[in-house]
Amino acid sequence: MSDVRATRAQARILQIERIKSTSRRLLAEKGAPGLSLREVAREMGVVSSALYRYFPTRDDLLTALIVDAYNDLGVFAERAALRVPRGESRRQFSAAASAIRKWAKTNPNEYALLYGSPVPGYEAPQFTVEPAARVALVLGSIVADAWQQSSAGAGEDDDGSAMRGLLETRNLDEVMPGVPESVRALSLMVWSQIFGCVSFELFGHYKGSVRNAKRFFAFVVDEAANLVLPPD
Amino acid sequence: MSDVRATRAQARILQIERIKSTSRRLLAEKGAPGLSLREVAREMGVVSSALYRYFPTRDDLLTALIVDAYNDLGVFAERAALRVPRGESRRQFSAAASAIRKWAKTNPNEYALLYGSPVPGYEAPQFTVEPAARVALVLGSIVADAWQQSSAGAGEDDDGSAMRGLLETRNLDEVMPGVPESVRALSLMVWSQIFGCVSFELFGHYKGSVRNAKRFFAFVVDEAANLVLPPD
DNA sequence: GACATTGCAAGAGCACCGCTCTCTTTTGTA
DNA sequence: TACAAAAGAGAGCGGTGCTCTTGCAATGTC
Repeated sequence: MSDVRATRAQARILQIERIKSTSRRLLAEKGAPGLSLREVAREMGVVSSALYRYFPTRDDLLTALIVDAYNDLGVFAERAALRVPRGESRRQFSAAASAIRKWAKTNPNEYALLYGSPVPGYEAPQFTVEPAARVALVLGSIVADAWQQSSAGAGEDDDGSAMRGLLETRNLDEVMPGVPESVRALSLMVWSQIFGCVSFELFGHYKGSVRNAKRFFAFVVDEAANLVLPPD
Repeated sequence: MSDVRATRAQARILQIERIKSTSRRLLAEKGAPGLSLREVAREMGVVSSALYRYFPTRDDLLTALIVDAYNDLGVFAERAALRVPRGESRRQFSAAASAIRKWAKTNPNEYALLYGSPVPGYEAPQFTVEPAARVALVLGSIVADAWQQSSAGAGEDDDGSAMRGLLETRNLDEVMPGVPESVRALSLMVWSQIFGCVSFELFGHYKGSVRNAKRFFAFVVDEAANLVLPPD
């Protein structure tokens, strides 16, 4: 039975995937702090020490889940933006933002894992940075595309003096080329503004002040678009 | 020694205060998830079961810390705003916002406890909402004062139609009387915008894009003020 | 002032956790 | 086929939140 059965490497990948999907299910049910390796093992019908063959520590498992969640959210926003025709940047922007909110409400515990309190002493490994940037890149690209297709933006680089040293230009030059420095700064602001709004809604801070959260979010996104999209 | 010693009720209050201050210290060192009743007890030279006389559960202790932290942040922002003369609403606004950021950077673990992921299944008790609203009230009052002293705002209540049902007018009428509905909505947006910015900085999401966090925050606050303060 | 009541700390114990170690079985390869 | 690597089982360590019982001391009452 050597050709029918999966080879060891394949079995390993498969087992890792099973561990992660079981963890994801329990994460959705009980949240990140309540996720226990022993329960994952129990759920899989395996002894807890067996999991340490695949994830040397609980934090490593959590990191793997974080990376997957970042990518999941990333593709979800990407697809939402791609679904509206190129050129309609305002609708693209709104679609991407709505996708972010929808994903957050569908996966609240994974959202909290990404954008809630980081575990103290937990330093995000380097390989989480790229998937984490994916969502931000969606919004940034929409803004950059809009500015490239617009006629504005060429003559007003004098704001660069007031912005000197404010941002990490090295990275932003790649993502948002040809976009005025002030718009870049506004884009970063708007990025955290959208996630701040989603977090406040999800974490219950709007209770007692916002009645219709969905409409309020649409209002916020509209204001945000006014700040970062070039004038018609 | 009956008159020298504290009475039972006083001793109880004192012990509660000692538990909370020890917890606060450990919280600052190790963060909320790592705060253990047993360690608090150990630190106090007392057996762990003794603490259950004062806090029936770990969550109750955390709730007490949350209430204290909300109040602490609240008075910190209030005092910062009061330190600038009445009438200079823009400087008041900036002072309050800077105080929020400063408090967050000074007490990162308590900030994460307030504005990070809520414990799943943890429903904030009713008596936490008033202290929680305290910081928001500081910002809201500054905006409301500015609009009351300004001449604008009376004629443009036609936006009320587009905003109908968006906000909880009952509460906001008390805090921000005479402020146009659209400005109220913008104020809520700006509120979460400021905290979103602080959270992103504190939780490491700006790494790789924002170089000077303090200046970037000042930029964000300035943009926020443009949105909610009446034109000169 | 004697006494019952109450509040409190101590300590043992339960079920759970992350993690380590040893041992046995299975698997792929030289 | 012999051997090394990989994987699971199981026991165990120190930690956690929380409960229960026990003994003691302060309190309020007759």
